[in-house]
Amino acid sequence: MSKKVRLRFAPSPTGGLHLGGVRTVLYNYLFARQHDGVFILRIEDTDQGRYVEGAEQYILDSLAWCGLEPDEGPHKEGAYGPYRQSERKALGIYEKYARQLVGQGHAYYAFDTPEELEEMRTKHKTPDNPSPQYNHHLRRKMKNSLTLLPGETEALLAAGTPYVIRINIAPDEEVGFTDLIRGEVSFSTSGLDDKVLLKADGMPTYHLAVVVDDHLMEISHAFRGEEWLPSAPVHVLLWKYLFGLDRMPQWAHLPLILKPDGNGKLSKRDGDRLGFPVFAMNWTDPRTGDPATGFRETGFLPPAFLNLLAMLGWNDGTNQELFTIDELIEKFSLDRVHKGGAKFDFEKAKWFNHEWIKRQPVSSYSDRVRALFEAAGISIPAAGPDSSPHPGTTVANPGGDPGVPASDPAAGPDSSPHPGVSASDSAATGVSPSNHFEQVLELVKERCTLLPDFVQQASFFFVPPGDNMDLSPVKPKWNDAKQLFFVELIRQFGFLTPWLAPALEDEFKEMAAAAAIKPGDLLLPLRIMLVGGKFGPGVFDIATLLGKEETLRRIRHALGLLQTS
RNA sequence: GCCGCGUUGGUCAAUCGGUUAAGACGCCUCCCUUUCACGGAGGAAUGAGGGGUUCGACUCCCCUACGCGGUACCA
Repeated sequence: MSKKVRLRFAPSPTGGLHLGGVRTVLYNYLFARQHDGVFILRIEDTDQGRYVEGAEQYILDSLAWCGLEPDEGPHKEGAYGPYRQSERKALGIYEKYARQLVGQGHAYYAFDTPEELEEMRTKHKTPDNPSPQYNHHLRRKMKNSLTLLPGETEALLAAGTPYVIRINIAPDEEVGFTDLIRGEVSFSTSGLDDKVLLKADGMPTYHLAVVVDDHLMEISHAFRGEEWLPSAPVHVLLWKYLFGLDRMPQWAHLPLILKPDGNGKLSKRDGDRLGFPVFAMNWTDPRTGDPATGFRETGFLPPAFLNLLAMLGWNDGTNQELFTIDELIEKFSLDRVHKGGAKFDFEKAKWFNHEWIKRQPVSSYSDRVRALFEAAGISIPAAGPDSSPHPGTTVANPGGDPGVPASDPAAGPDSSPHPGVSASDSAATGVSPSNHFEQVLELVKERCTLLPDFVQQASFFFVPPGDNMDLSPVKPKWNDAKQLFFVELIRQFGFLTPWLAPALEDEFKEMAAAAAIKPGDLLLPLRIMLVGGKFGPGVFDIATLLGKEETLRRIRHALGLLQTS
């Protein structure tokens, strides 16, 4: 019997979407796509105390940014809704099953107050048993429908006494199942406690909700973090009592993502401490005002983010590390997912992004980079490749939001290798009004790891170094011969057409030879005149994109500075 | 404490009884480049410990150690 493949990601809306959460989504998504299945988003908002306003929308937005959009969910109702557990509770869905369990003798009413529970725990606590459980042994001492006299339970219920429904776990049974990643796992019911299934406020706990909803939504495969493994036997039991083991989804408990130093689960705190993002996008807790930076705002590309996440606990057995989402869909397999947790390494994460910046067409992220420039107060002129671009005038940009709406298509990268600067190419296609900007990005992208690096690497194209250029490497060796050379260079370059790198270089070298100066002694000064410092791509490529007018203007300006000082 | 799951270089990791134990990140050296980067070549660095099983264990079994997770009317 092979049922339709249906998977779900079931977060609770309590905060930002963690790296590990995104990876869980990714594995769900890959598996669903691979099997022509359906990927569902279910919001597990059963804990009213921890509910955070805006968190659900944030999760939706994060998934959209990643390109991992669910086929069904609160935003996109399917045939299995509603998709929020609070709404499902209102329909009486969970209560019905809880009562059924009571009727079957697999669950019971418990009237213990929180204080009584606390008292029980402190009273029975011993060094050997630091956390006494409400189990087959202790429940006999508590106030529940198993210990109450006949009729008392009904009376309490009728009186409206607050109660919970607990699962009735019988001791000394083995409960096992086959985990898709770990193989056979089994537990003794003696170690289990009588978990609350239905809370006093009528909400189900995770334990009840997850099996009821997985059943009702016909989930075929359930992936979740390893922290759920200890409670899996409770879920298996519930499946057995309610719907039958043959209908239970196949479980896969994913390894944890660990902090880079020391041990333990990676937390937002670690990101703050070590200086890297842990959430998909920026997130500010509305209650505490506590901010957290996201991968998006740090300057990651969605395909890079997905790629690095995929490799945290999975590989295809070859040396390949760079995968498009389509390749991942094709090659992903649960049996190659690690059992052990993986420490998160931000350096490696950056490497992935660098690779993706290099191989994605710049047009896929130029909008985001443009917004970053704007946020830095640099407006990007829309200029054709052949007109000489005007240096941007610095414009104040109050409240510029670097977190731009990123619409990177999750599509794979352009497989054809992009040539470097090819003015003719983009001029010919002429589809974009911002060819010049994209040519600039193309020229500097190999030295950019994160999107904001583009601002640092390319702002000189739009803001002339002016009086801020660092002439210190040049000044000590400056002389009349060099001064003369550049004066002449301005003159000769003025005649040059077309204005292209190879021609510029030829002319430059010819003149250097004529002046009997080593080109090397002239190249660095020229670079600093144009760029303002010792960095950047090839100097003639820079001049090409700067355009003749601007190039000559910058040389002239620098000459003035050198003379007067 | 108890239960469960893990453990190959600093990190991600390949190996599914026989290899000089891959590859990548990071680090170091050199080359390319009259800047930075990219690229290329090379280097240092690994099977937690102890018992078995076997002709032969990183690989299978057991024990120990260590780590993590769980032990809530949180998920």
